[in-house]
Amino acid sequence: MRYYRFLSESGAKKPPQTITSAQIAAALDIDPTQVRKDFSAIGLLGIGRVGFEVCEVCRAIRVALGFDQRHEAVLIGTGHLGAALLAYSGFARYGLHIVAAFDMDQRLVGSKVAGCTVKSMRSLKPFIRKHGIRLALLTTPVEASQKLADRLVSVGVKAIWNFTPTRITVPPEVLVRDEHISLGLSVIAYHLTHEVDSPSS
Amino acid sequence: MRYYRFLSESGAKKPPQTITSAQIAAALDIDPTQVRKDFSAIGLLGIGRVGFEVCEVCRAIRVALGFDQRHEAVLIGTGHLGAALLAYSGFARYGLHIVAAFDMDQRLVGSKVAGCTVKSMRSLKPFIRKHGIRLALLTTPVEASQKLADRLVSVGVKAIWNFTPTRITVPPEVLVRDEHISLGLSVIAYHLTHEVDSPSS
DNA sequence: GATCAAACGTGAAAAAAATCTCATTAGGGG
DNA sequence: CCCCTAATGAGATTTTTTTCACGTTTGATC
Ligand SMILES: NC(=O)c1ccc[n+]([C@@H]2O[C@H](COP(=O)([O-])OP(=O)(O)OC[C@H]3O[C@@H](n4cnc5c(N)ncnc54)[C@H](O)[C@@H]3O)[C@@H](O)[C@H]2O)c1
Ligand SMILES: NC(=O)c1ccc[n+]([C@@H]2O[C@H](COP(=O)([O-])OP(=O)(O)OC[C@H]3O[C@@H](n4cnc5c(N)ncnc54)[C@H](O)[C@@H]3O)[C@@H](O)[C@H]2O)c1
Repeated sequence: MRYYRFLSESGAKKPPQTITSAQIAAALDIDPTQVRKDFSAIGLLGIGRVGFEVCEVCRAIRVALGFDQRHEAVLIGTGHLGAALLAYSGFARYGLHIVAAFDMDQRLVGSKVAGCTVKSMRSLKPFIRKHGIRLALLTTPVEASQKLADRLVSVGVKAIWNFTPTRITVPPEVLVRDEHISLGLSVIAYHLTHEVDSPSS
Repeated sequence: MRYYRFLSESGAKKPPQTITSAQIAAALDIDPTQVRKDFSAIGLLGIGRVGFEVCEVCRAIRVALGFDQRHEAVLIGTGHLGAALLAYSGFARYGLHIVAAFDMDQRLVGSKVAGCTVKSMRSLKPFIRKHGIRLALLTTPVEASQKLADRLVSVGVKAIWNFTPTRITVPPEVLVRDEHISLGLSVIAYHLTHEVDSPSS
């Protein structure tokens, strides 16, 4: 949820230690009731007149979403996007740790990308087995996605974070999260083309 | 919309030229009625017994979403993520063309990233003015986001594609599209932590 | 050409989500 | 110590989204 980001960064600045649902709602421009509903859904109760305790809420969200646990992941396809993700340090705050990177390209194997040595695809299976990896990030060309997904699933991966613009099919117990950049692009393209028509509202 | 991606790639393989709403619905696992509703919303009418003409639908979506027009954009922050985006060739299919890249780092200025020469931040304003740029991609550190956004807006940018994990505030006529990677991460973390609890359903 | 079935469009119904209202509770001020 | 304001939690209400159901159209079949 977006609550977590807002609270953890606003809490870091000045510690009022307590925040009201109306404040959160105003900052994220949503309805205050919505905030309270969501919070109570994960068993959070505010206290009248003061609101919610920031730390408490953060912790509850961390627990509810699983950010408090360590999730180890592998990255397949150490290309441009893969390198960017490897270099990104913001994942740790959500409990995600990319512990290995793999690539088919033999020229890349052995090289260091963002402090992570790229491994050969041959070592993928034993690595996942050995470390009990349950999450994989897919940043390969689209052609390879489905094949790699099948391979990952067969080795026991339980979730795939798919940055490839293709829909991949997996058994129902495996989660695929598609990071579709084109969806955002749609919104932008629409705005840019129709912006002149309706400047107001 | 996700329709476009599916149709354009499925249409490329084998040209049945015509597709039924049920087929689309099955592939994207949504309700067939939803497909028809969405299509009719952009003035698309299928014909009984045959369904929809693939090319026709693609074209209508392109027009409706503005993919048929050329959108020129600048990229601010030629770091890891910025380089990946510059290298990505998939934007052209949606009408997006990144025509220039900017960075504060003087060591980067002048160098070529993915065939695009990195420009100095000083030249940002004149460039946008001169070329009438209306879209900017933000891939800078979070600290700089708001300031850059203000600057971009003041020069006439109408939409900002924000890859930064911060909420930025802009005048209402300007569109900000946040590409929040952490949202996807939430879903994954949740699945991984609760997967063992409910293996079925 | 008459019939049949597949797929469409549309309006109603159901479900889900967002919003509003209000009684309740807890601090702050007199 | 009592009242008053501010903020909560929960139920009611409204709005939006999704789904269902049915009449109509259109190509295929006989
Ligand atoms: N770069 C972006 O900004 C961006 C944006 C959106 C989507 N994407 C998608 O992300 C994917 C990767 O993009 P990229 O720019 O990093 O491409 P890239 O070509 O830079 O990287 C792809 C990497 O995958 C490796 N690879 C190819 N086949 C493989 C296989 N079978 N097994 C293992 N590794 C393999 C290649 O050696 C290469 O290193 C693409 O599908 C692209 O559509 C990228
Ligand atoms: N790398 C990822 O996969 C990833 C994922 C999600 C979000 N993000 C976000 O994207 C942003 C960039 O990530 P990155 O990995 O590319 O970082 P990076 O440090 O590699 O790149 C940032 C670039 O911005 C430039 N820059 C800094 N301040 C600037 C300014 N005021 N004006 C112009 N340029 C400036 C820097 O010189 C640098 O080249 C960060 O906010 C990060 O949180 C990155």
